[in-house]
Amino acid sequence: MKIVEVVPVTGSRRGRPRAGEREQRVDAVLDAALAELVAQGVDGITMTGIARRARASKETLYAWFGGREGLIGAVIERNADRSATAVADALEGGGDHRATLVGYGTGLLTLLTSDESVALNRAAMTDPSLAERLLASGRHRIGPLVERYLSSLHDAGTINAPRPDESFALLYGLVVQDVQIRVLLGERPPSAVAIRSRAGDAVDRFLDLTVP
Amino acid sequence: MKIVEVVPVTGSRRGRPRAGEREQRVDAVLDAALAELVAQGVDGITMTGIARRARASKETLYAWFGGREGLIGAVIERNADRSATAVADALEGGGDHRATLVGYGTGLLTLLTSDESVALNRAAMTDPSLAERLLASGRHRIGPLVERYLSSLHDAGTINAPRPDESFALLYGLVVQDVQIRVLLGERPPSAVAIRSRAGDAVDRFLDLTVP
DNA sequence: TAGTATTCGTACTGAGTGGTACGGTTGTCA
DNA sequence: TGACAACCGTACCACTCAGTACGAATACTA
Repeated sequence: MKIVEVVPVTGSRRGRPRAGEREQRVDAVLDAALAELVAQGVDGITMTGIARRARASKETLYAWFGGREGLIGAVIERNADRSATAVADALEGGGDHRATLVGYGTGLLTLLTSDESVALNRAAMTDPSLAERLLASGRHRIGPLVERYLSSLHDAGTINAPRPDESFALLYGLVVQDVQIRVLLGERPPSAVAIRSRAGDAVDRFLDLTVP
Repeated sequence: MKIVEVVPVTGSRRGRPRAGEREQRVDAVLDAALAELVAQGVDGITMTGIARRARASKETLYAWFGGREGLIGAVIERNADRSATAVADALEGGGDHRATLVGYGTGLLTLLTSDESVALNRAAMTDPSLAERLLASGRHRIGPLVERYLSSLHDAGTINAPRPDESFALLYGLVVQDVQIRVLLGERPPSAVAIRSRAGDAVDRFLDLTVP
């Protein structure tokens, strides 16, 4: 929600940009595209609308991103980057393993039910190449991080996870259940309290099923 | 896949229909719409294309379904009906409870990863009113069936499921994990063998977590 | 058999959108 | 300071598609 009201950091202006201004403007355009996506849905967004919200011209959008698909793809990639670093941070906290896992689960559910993630996943489902980018830059990058952590718990004798990929899938299923798909279909996302409670239950069950 | 090649049962023809012919033709149109949806995706389908495949005229489609949304909605509803009866049948088999649950899980995964279900879910995600119909005619009708079954197992002392809705969600998460969302994003669905094995594992874990 | 209801096939309209073109504006750089 | 690069704003084109219209064809019905 926080991005919807973002206005370009540097006021839009004709003429050659000041040095270093470009990156900020690219980011502002991506913010605008994401905000349009959240507000209108993938069918509702138009290049004109994004340009207007970003106070940029359509021609600039085409010059920077090649077209509609390139622009949405860039939004996906940027958000995947943010998610990946968030997960990496959560796992490298280095505290009690249950707390770490609950923190991860909470973050996962919060992310998956956020307006932005929902909008991007919906968009990706209408376009195979976007979907591939979403999987490649998201799940396929974040999964291994978690698997590595589970593997370290296994090596330390904390849990029994001889196949980290399967254990990751198990944890994911216990945490997410059918929440993501329901939110994607329009149900209201669970509250922060409900998410934390659900993550706690899920981790308890996970640890129950993987006692060494 | 079986529906893709379906041709209207009664050859299309101008003029007033024969008695009782209408229902078959409506079904043929719904088959055509679903086939187009599977083949082209929700963005690719057009009323013209559906009419051509069904050998019907656009005007007939508008007369019968009111428009694009009504037509897709009708497809969703028909498929939900079929799914609901399939689930009901699986649960009323009346054998060993583990086998019944594995049968349900297998059917669920097979359904959720089928071309038709994937196409309909993708379509629903682009349109709130379609999504609502999908949830109402699908999940919200099928969930209670399973919950009732779990409740009967609880009453019989077979499992410990004081809150059937939570137990249903748990079973769902264990069975489906992230398979549905990945298939929705374009990954290849698991094989029948993999599905059965996954359902077996999931039910074992479920029973493990719900010992009385 | 005449009349009517239902459907096909084709053509048409109107709206919306992706993408392109271009003149005007404003920083940057030599 | 003058040439140039990057960008805005607007207009424009080509295209697609939902929805409508209408005549022709065919089968029920009286």
